[in-house]
Amino acid sequence: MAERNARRLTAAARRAQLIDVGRAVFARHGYEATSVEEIAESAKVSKPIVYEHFGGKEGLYAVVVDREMDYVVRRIAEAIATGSPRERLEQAVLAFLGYVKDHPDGFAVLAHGAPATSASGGMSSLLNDVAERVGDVFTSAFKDAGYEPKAAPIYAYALIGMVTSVGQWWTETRKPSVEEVANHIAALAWMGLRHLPKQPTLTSRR
Amino acid sequence: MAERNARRLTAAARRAQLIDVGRAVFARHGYEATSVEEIAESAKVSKPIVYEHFGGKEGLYAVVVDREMDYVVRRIAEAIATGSPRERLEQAVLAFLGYVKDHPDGFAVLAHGAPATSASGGMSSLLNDVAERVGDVFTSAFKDAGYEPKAAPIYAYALIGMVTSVGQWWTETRKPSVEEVANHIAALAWMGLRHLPKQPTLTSRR
DNA sequence: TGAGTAACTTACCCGCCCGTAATAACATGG
DNA sequence: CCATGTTATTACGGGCGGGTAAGTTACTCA
Repeated sequence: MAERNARRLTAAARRAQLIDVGRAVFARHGYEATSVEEIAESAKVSKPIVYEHFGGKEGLYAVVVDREMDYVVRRIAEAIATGSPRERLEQAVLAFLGYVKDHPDGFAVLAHGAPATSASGGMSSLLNDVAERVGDVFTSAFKDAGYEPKAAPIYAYALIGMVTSVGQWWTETRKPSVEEVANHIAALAWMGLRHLPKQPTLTSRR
Repeated sequence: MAERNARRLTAAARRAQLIDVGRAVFARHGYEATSVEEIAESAKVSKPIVYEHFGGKEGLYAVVVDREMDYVVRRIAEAIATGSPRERLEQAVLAFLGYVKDHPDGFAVLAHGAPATSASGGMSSLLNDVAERVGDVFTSAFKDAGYEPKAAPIYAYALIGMVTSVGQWWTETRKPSVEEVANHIAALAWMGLRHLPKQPTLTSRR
């Protein structure tokens, strides 16, 4: 086992590299418009390697999506673990926008949606899975507060839609810092347009 | 000019039919995964006709998108023509959700986004164009109200994201009426989670 | 009725892209 | 230095889908 030549990686290393490269390419062109050749070429490798590791385009895509979903859900779950409802909201928004900033490719993949999986419409964006989990949180919170639990999904999807849409816009401009953007979104969601502060700030420590 | 046989339409009629059919197919599979053959077959016509009328897949898609954009923007513009800020917000949400209900295929096309036009990322969803127009409205309103106009796009994208995301969810469940959903969204956007009413209603007449 | 035109079809080319079979380069242990 | 397993490549089959050329059917009007 001499010094590792640039070419010829171990199976695990190559696999990891392909996931990274695949995520980047999928992020640029979307699932359909991405060819396995482009991924292979982008990884300085020939096609069959991709097939050996993932069985095909769909396999690689599934792994990329799965990992990204796991990551973003964990990141948000940590953010809303403690604090008052308002603080949790703020931290959730901040966590999501932080994810958008730190992992733009992953966010693009999740936001662009799936390979139109066979039967029926099915929702486009993968973030709906996230939305459903958020919906569960809202449902129980609504019950405790005496609200109609049937309306919980509406608010869950509304919140997810807010951060997703703004996140996509932010990846293009990158102008105000994510913290500043998070301030505005959290203010909108918590106070509403009616009581919008001129200079919103988070209430949470940190 | 006898009674029109089912086959053999006039150029204008065929063109109109192809736009309808194309919108439906694009809505189901997205741009990339849609083949011209499928559109032609779905319209009981052979491929070259599509090419004669629109020059190709992209041409038809462009026409479909353009018409849909025009329609939805006009519909929203009418809704926010008059009233207090709050009433305008409520009517805008209601108008958008009404569009989602009445034109699910058009909404799906707009929500799913574009053919990943060549160079650069570019935003996926076509609704960003709508968002920009909304942003203009917000910018001037913000100036008048003494708010930071730089933050206007944030709120514009947040609002668009809300209704888009909820709209997508609604097309799947179709459970609460659009009016009811609009009540909730408008309440969230105007009052915020802080002062959420138990049973939200619109303030507007009608 | 027959020329002329508008609507439409069949048949094809070509390139791309998924997926695979056969094979080669490299490493490592005996 | 050869045996064995692992990593990678070249080369190809097959199919689909965009786009076009040439020919065909129906409809109109003098």
